[in-house]
Amino acid sequence: METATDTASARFDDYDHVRVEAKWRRIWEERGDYRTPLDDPEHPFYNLMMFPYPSAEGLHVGHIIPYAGSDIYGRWRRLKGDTVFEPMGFDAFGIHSENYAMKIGEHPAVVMRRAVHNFRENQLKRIGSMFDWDHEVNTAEPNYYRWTQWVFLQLFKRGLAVQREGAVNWCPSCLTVLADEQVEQGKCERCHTVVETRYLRQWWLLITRYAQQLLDGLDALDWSDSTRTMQHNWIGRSQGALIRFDLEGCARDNVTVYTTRTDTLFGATFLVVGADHPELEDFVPRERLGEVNAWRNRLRPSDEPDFSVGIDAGSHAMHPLTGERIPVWIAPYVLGGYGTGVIMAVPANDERDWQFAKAHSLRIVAVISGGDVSADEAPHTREGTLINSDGFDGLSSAEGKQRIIARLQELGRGESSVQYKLRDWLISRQRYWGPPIPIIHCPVDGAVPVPEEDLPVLLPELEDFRPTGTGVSPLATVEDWVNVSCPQCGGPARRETDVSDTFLDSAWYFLRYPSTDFDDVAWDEERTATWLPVDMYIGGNEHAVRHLLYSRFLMRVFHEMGLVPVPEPFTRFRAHGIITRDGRKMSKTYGNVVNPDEYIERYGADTFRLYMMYLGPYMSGGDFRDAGIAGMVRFLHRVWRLAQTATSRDTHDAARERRRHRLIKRVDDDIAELGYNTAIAFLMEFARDVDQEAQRGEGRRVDAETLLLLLAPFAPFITEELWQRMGSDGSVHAPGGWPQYDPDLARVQRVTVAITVNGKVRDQLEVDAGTDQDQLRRLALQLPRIRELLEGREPSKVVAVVDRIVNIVV
RNA sequence: GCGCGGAUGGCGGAAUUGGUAGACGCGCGGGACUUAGGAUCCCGUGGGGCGACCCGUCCGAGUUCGAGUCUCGGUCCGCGCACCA
Repeated sequence: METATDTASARFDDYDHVRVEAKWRRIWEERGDYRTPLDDPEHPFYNLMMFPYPSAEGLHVGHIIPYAGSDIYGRWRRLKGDTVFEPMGFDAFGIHSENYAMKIGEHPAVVMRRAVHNFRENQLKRIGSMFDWDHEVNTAEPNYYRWTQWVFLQLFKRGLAVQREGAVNWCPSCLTVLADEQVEQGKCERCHTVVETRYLRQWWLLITRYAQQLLDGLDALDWSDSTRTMQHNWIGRSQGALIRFDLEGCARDNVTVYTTRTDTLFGATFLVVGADHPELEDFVPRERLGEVNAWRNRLRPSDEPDFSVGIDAGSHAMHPLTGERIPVWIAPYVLGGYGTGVIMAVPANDERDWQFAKAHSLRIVAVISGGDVSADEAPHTREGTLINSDGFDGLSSAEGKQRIIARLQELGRGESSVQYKLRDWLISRQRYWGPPIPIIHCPVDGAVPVPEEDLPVLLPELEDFRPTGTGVSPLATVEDWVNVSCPQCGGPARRETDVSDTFLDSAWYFLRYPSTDFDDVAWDEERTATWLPVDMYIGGNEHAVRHLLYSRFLMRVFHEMGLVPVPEPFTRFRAHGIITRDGRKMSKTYGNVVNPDEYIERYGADTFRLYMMYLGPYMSGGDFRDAGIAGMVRFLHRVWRLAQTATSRDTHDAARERRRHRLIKRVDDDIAELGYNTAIAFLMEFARDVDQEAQRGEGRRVDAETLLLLLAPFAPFITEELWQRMGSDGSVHAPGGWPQYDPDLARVQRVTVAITVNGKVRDQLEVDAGTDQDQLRRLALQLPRIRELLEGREPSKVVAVVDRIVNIVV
């Protein structure tokens, strides 16, 4: 008797992934299978995956898994009949690349080109994704950043890009300013150095003007909840009141504070000005200026709040309702940049104010019943009933807020107000490796935009591109680049020497992909109308608030300008899970990076893709291990064998047709929800059955074909090869080739109903699906096993659920 | 501290959203074929008990005919935010 293997090897060669994958890579490229016809597609589908930053190390498994998952979705849409555009590119500018280039002593452009080549040729082209390389973008190439500069100019012309002085985050290690979003717990996200506050003149994009729109727009988006929540929190809308206090003993007459707890106004026993307040000196009596400034200069940057740090400003404020005279303090625990930069401190009801008051022996007055401020306990921060609030005692917090605001309004001393945590986007970077901000500073005309026809402002070749640390970009040293004539008056002028933040590059790249073949516009109107918004965007939640929020902001601006057809760029967004190794994020510093190249070489892209998708739910991520890859090898060997041995022409076997239709439905439903692991489980189950039938000589060709089509998005190479070997028409990936299922056939026909007595399973009953409750009850009570258990007792209740269960209660 | 997830066999994970817990795979055990096999194929596999059965989804209560799924309280883990007044 022959073994299956013998049989197989007698009839066809063994599965050789190297040959199969090389063959189809070549054919697809020659035929241009994945070159997207961008003009006039019938059902365009823009399938986008976040593009990588090309590092020297190459893509690791933590990158590849999300990419494979995105491609599976795209391939499925294509099989369903859409014209799928799946582009890829490189986010090649930025501090990270520059730091690496410095480390190895090469020019960032050289390092970048080498990395991009490696990414594209050795990695991305091997994983079996259907990227359309005719539309690659590279943000560090002049033909791209020219348009990044153009985008900046559009914002500038609308007054949304402004240069202004302000307190900024300065990283003393990276020697540049950082956006708020690049600071984590007071530290630089890149090098973990504690950031300092500096006062510099910088370029900002006024995203805060769109705070409400960006918040409201979230509701209509089909995005992962986690991502939406993060954006919601980051925008951080709060409802409160602005209250004016008159001042005494300093240069200012009055100050406005922002609070969400207007109900606690009567508990305000002092004011606190943020230590980084831009007009701090106006709060200080002249005779105390020296002392306060000395104190302020001694402040050290800190990543943790210290509520005891503060100084008495020496001036006083008048309580707007009681007229009481209360002291003004200065402390770093109050943020100069949020609200008005000054708060009314209510120590009895706020944790921070409480600690500060305790540290400086300031007065504490309880204004919400419940707490005990005389004892040395914690503050009473919850809402409740007002006390010690002349004329408002007994009101609830909610009512108190309204009534107190109303009173303040009558007195012209306050009004309700909305504030956002979101701040303007600081885009200046005092570094080399980025697009120069296209502005010329003229002593006569001020900041003048570079004329659009003069773009790009090329990044000059520079031997020494190291950051200077002086708050000025190294570009400032290139005299013949910096010195230009003013586009308006022709007089001598100087170029802006800061470059823009990498996140500006990536905030519009999805608009460029469909239009890479246009040299005269950033994006072509018609192409954009056809392809935008992006239908499906997949990426990591690490970009939930930066990249995704910036992109939404720019899109809204472009929409207002009539440059794009819709205000939101990404209709559907799904955050993939994070792949860890030994429980930690894959990173060079942990030394736990898994290189996909060797796996692809050893097992092939098909096996690897399948295995990665089978690790766990795509959207939750998981821990990478290769312990089970053998199972996937076996599965594909089985597919290889059955596709070439299942030759029965039968298409009518009722049971097997139902099984086939059910499979199509399950896989189809699962892919739609990115449930790849369960889809693969069904395919395995089906393959096992068909393989066993094939070994008995009963395998059906129609089953094999269905299996190949359903498997095609996951394992594009082997399915294409087998499709050809079976002599089926065209490509297994041909648009529209996805099999249809008949919902009636996909429905299960016979079901097993569990019979339980008092909730414990005692027997089973196989019946036609849809058998009604009465029938189920009757059948269940007749079962010998059940009658025996009942011993003649009358059930007090019999619950029957169609197709599921009968529960007999005694 | 606040917000959002999560906890299921030896392991990764399923479970039609309140209806037979453990699909599928790894591992393990047994068998077939073989000179041999860490190759391939088949069967078995939550724990306990000879058995009818009993116990099992982080812990503790509750709702329900019925709870992995819902409610309340707690423990642990992951992610995000973190002086935002």
